Amino acid sequence: MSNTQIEPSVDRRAQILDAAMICFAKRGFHQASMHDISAEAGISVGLIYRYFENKEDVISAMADRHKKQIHDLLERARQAPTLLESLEILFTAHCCENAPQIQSAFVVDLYAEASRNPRLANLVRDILETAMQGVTDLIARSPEAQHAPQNLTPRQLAELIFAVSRGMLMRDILETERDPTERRERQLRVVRRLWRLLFKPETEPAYA
Amino acid sequence: MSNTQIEPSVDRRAQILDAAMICFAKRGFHQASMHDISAEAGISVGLIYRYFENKEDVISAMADRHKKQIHDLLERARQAPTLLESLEILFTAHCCENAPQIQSAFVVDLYAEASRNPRLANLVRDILETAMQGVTDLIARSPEAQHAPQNLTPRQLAELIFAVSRGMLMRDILETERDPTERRERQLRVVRRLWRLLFKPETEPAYA
Amino acid sequence: MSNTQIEPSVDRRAQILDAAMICFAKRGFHQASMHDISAEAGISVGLIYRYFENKEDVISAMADRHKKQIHDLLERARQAPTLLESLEILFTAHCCENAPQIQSAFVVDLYAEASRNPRLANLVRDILETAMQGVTDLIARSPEAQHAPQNLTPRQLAELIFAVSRGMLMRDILETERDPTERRERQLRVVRRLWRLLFKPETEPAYA
Amino acid sequence: MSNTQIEPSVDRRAQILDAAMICFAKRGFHQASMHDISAEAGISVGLIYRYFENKEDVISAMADRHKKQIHDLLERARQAPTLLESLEILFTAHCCENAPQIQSAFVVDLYAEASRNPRLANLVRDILETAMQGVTDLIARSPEAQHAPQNLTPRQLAELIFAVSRGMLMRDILETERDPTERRERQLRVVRRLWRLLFKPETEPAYA
DNA sequence: AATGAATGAGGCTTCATTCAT
DNA sequence: CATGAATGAAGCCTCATTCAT
Repeated sequence: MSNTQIEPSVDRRAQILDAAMICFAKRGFHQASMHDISAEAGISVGLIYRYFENKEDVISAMADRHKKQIHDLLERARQAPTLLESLEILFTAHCCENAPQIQSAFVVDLYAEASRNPRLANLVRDILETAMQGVTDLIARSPEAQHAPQNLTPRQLAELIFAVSRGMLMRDILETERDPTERRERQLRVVRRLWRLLFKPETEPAYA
Repeated sequence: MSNTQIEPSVDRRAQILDAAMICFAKRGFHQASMHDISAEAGISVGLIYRYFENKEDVISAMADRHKKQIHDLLERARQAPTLLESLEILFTAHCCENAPQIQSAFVVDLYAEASRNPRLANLVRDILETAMQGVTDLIARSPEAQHAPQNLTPRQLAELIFAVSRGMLMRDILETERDPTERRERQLRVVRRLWRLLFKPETEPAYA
Repeated sequence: MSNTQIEPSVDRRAQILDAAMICFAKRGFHQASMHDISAEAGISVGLIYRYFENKEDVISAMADRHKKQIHDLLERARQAPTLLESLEILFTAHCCENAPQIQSAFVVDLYAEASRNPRLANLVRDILETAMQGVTDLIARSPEAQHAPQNLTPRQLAELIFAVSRGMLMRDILETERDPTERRERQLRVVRRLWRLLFKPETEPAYA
Repeated sequence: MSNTQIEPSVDRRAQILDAAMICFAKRGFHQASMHDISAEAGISVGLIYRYFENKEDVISAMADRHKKQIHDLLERARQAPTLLESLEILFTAHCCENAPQIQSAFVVDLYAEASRNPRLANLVRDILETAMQGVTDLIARSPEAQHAPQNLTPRQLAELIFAVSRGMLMRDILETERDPTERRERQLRVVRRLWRLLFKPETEPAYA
């Protein structure tokens, strides 16, 4: 009757989601079989169904977990002293925690799937909207962004920043051979310059 | 037996690819069945196998065709008088031809699939590299880009531009409800400002 | 383009239904697997799904076919010169055509399934109602039934007759060991007396 | 540890059988899962296996209990002053105890299952034989049945009576919508007339 | 005695692919 | 060239049963 009776299931869910993440990233949502997932998790197929209603539910749950991770990340980003540091926190996150381009493949698959599954589309839209609003607020509150170039609004700046980030994430998928860290580093060099361009127009010249 | 039959296979292939594009966009590569495609094309299932070895071959062929379309587009872009006009041509292309976000779903699926299928990854990488090099050249040759902000190289500028474009394409997927034309217009307003920021640093102030 | 292109599928359907009847009678609707049916029919599992949407559809189709058989039977019964002969035709039918108690098990299963599947219940109710109305009419038109005992209406007489018939059908299920023909004969001796009792009250005495 | 625990298994068994009866009637033997039964009984799945070897054993036990109930019923029927009253007791029994057509569905399922499960067939045959013999004896001893019409023997009369009863029970299954009590009443009106016809041939005319 | 997590075989169904016509 | 009937492997999911706690 203590909450240790509830926790195991939480762990099981997490364990299954971890396995599913690996399988989905490796083969895609629909190519990964429930058997693949169970094998990856080291459990039987049937057990998955004690914790998830069906395959779609696993996908949704993973999107849900993704949402929470994004939420936490946003919280951490909010506590950075400057806007640029916040952005740095936000956009270096996914290269560290899990495998590097596993996340990329997963996210792209998530969007692909969302284009056909309205329920999932809502979830992803919700995640994105939360994150976007968070960054929009960060920008609006930041002194660096008071004189944004081209009269871009905080929201537009956020859209731009997210678009670049998503776009680079898609790019990752094609760069399987190179060293992921180095690749990320190169990407960061570019986006950092964009951020500076957007938020510190005066510091642009040669000594960048 | 007339010479109009010399290359019916070209038309058939195109017809099948058109149908496949619709099906793939609607349901995804693996969710779309060969029967779906044959029905959409108004032919029998078996006939598809006269023109394509198997399902994967259809996907590859579609990527191939995509490559040619991109190639043509690049050619057209190259003939624009200014860099900004070239970019405009490049990034307004996909909203016209077919349905608006059909293309988006297809491209995202293409990347998702590429993350597991090395052959496809090569193809997509090849497409991207060609387009990217084309734009890099455009930038390098363009007088507007001689004093790029933040010391960004032409290649880096191209990467940035493509990333934004891909990122917005992913965004499209989530915006199923709104008017596609209006959505595109809003996106264009933002990217145009970015381009101006990148290539006309002097024209940034309030009177933009 | 001739109707020979339609017929094969009719045959296939019949072939599958024949196999299904055997399997269902042997193991019951839910215990008979689609594989059992395909094996009995000598075809592959997948082929069943070209002719039936799913398992339930096979059951419905069988009920449908049963309905048609009953219909034909009723037609034949209508042409008999006397009421008693009509009844004889009606209630000796199922022991002849196919295997003897296969039919019994199937019908009992059909009712059992109907108790949970409203769609099927409607179908069976429809079959029963048609048959019942047919017999009610036969009785109403028959001179023998003008002075029915106990003031039983034609409809009530029909209900009674059908009830006995169904009840004996259930009984069949338990009598697997004995000779089916002999069993039927014994049943017939009893029901014939009932019929005479109902329709020829005067002829009851010792010389029956 | 008190002596009230000496036979908790009897109660448990009854509790499980009650739950099983509800589930079996609602979904059928094979469609009702052990989990359904445990949920209906408010216990865990595993516990069922403490009291029954397996699912088939539950079915057998239920048939066994059914047998005892029939036995008791027969005892009560035997004590009625007249044959017709005995019959009335026998054939109004199942409409009272539990839900009305729950019993019907269960019995029909029982026969359906018996057609494939010889052990169960024996059990059901045994039940039926006991009841049938009981009624045969009642008839043989009854003064009303000394001059049975059509020279029907007591055994044949019993068969007829049971057949009608079983047949009406099957009919019940299709009549889910109407008021059960009213339906039973209508059925009784018909069978009562049959009984009178069989046992009081003289009282048949208009003043019935 | 009681629980319910865990197993894994097996059922229904789909679908890429083949091939006789 | 074209059809679509046919195959059978494979996927999702359920469920009777077991067993550690």
